[in-house]
Amino acid sequence: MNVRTLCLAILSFGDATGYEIRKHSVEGNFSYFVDASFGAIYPALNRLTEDGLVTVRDELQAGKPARRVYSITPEGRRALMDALMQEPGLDSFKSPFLLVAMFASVLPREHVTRAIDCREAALERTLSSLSECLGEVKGCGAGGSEWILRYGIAVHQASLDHLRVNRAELEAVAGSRRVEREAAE
Amino acid sequence: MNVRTLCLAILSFGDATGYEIRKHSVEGNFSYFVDASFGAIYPALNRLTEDGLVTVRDELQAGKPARRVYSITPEGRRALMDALMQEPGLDSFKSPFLLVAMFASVLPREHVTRAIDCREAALERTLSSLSECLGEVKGCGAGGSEWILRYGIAVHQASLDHLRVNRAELEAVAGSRRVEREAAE
DNA sequence: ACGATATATATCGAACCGATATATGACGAA
DNA sequence: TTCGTCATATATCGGTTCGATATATATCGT
Repeated sequence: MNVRTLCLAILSFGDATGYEIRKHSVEGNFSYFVDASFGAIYPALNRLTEDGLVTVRDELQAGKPARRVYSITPEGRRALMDALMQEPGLDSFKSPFLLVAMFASVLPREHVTRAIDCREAALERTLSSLSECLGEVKGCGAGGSEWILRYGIAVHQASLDHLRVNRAELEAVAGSRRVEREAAE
Repeated sequence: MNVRTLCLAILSFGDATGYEIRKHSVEGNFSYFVDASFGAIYPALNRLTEDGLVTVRDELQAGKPARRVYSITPEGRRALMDALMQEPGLDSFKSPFLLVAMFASVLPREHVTRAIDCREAALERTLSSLSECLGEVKGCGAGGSEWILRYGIAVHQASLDHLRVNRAELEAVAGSRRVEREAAE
């Protein structure tokens, strides 16, 4: 999934600034399955503008920096549809927490516990945010958006449930190789 | 999570070639929560070698290309521990399938159905692979590895279950805006 | 002979990240 | 009053990573 397609997708719902596009990819309906940095969004928007898939207009606003508002063109809509008609590639998932969990036996127990706590909190925040988006989208005929939000809620809830039920086991593993290592040294 | 840390982590379990490191990140215990391309692994290994965190020896083998086998140094082990002692950052998750699902209403039903089928197949493959890894790891005292494999199985199973139970709804959404669009044109 | 697969190494240009910079304003704490 | 934080905004940089490609050797099937 490239950032050009993501920008087109977000703009297909309505005009937006680069900042707002980034915001959509961090909060809102898209947020749990996409991400893109400013460092990628602005160059992508520039390329899309050069290619005629997007137009941009400047808006001055008192008291704030000027806004550059991007709009998708009909050609941009066609390009988005083309991209969506490709066979979707594989999910990408990377988790620093799980790398830490894998090495729990050689890490201090407090560190592992803290990592688990952070993860629980992060999952709770995500679930809260997805539920909020679902509340706004429900009944608006936005079937696809509603479906992916329910999917996200189900998966993150399962993740949180498993973590809570099984955290004690991970904590029991934590530090279990410490004594051995110290004795060997 | 950067590729240097990932290489150190994989090498901490035993010496490996660049090819094998890539293989570990695509199959095996690590596979569902990490990924790295050859384009990233080889430069990372070179930097790790320059920095003294890893050593490399050449092995000739009849009938095959020569192997460059990398080993982690004691300094490399310390660097790995340091990295693991940092607070883990957020998960990264990107899903082209979910982008397609979000736009299901403007996509042909057959395309959406195919995308769902591919996703089911991919989830089944992942579950099968994780279960296999779990069978090999069980009882070996590799507590952290066992824990993350069980976590991965739980989450991917929940994902597959939800997909199977709710695919009909997504299929019902698919193409639902087609008639409207054609009428408007 | 060619393509696919496996074991291996390596690199390239394009894309992306994370950090940083800049601008304006509001608000709260020292 | 100043500073830090937060929010709305734009933009860019150097380093990292990706995806494609190339190379080498061997085996197998069409």
